[in-house]
Amino acid sequence: MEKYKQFGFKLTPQRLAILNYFNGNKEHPSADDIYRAVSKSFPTMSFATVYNTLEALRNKGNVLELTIDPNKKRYDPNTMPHHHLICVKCKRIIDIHKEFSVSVSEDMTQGFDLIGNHIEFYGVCPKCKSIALS
Amino acid sequence: MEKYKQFGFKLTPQRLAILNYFNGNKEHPSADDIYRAVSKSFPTMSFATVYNTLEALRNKGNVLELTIDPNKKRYDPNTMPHHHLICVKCKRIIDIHKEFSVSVSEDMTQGFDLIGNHIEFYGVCPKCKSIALS
DNA sequence: CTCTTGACAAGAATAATTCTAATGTTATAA
DNA sequence: TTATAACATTAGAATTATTCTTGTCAAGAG
Repeated sequence: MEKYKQFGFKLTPQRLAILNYFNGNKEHPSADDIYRAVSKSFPTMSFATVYNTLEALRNKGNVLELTIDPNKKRYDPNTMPHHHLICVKCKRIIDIHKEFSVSVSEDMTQGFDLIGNHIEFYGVCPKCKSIALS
Repeated sequence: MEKYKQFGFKLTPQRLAILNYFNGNKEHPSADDIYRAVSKSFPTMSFATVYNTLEALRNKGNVLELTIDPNKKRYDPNTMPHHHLICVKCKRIIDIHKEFSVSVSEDMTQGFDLIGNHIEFYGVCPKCKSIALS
């Protein structure tokens, strides 16, 4: 049976391992993080598979690509609308689950159709604060 | 006279050209955009100079590095606090000058010290809307 | 004039990501 | 059961943005 037709997504062991790694993950991992984690159980895992899977998941709307980190893309398996708080030192990202009303008047949007928004909060995490002291 | 000591920044012709290109620029250009534009008047311009100048300006707080575009960094010479509206199709970025009150409660910040925030609005620009119709 | 400092240019090096081509897997149709 | 079609996987090459290295240059200080 084409059991994956429901998803349009074949559930291979590699993909399951990636999904499993994502499940409940709040770390906003990079492709490299995912590659390294999943390589433990699948030593032949390749980056192509990681990126292919990420793109498939992204098309299905099951993962978000974050452009928060200047060096690399991060991925967020939590697709509920939420915002992020980023440590400017270690780049750790935590979720902010709260609705903000940030309406913009027509004359500011210059004819754009608005789709959504995302707030990035910047700060220093407890760990980096304590390092700064020493 | 070390006329640049005021800035800690030597005003060379190349840098002036970059600053000139930035002046009043609302396009949020990439390093490549800058390189191409300034190359017209300085054919020997190198990327090293572009990136060095950008880093110097960034350290002086005269330019912001935007991590909005997944493919490359964009630079914003407008350092007044403001937000951005991004066309999800062509990646054009326009400024949103408005203050929003987006306060977050202590229990959401997990011990982070908050520094600031930045809102990204997503939408479709008029040009891309009209292309979509055809 | 000479020395020091910082800037410039060219290209090499790096890092993240995407692409390519060959091979492997699986589910169904014959 | 076997062949086939469709899709996944892999390794590595290619690409792209950025950073680094090295040698050269120019301006100002002494």
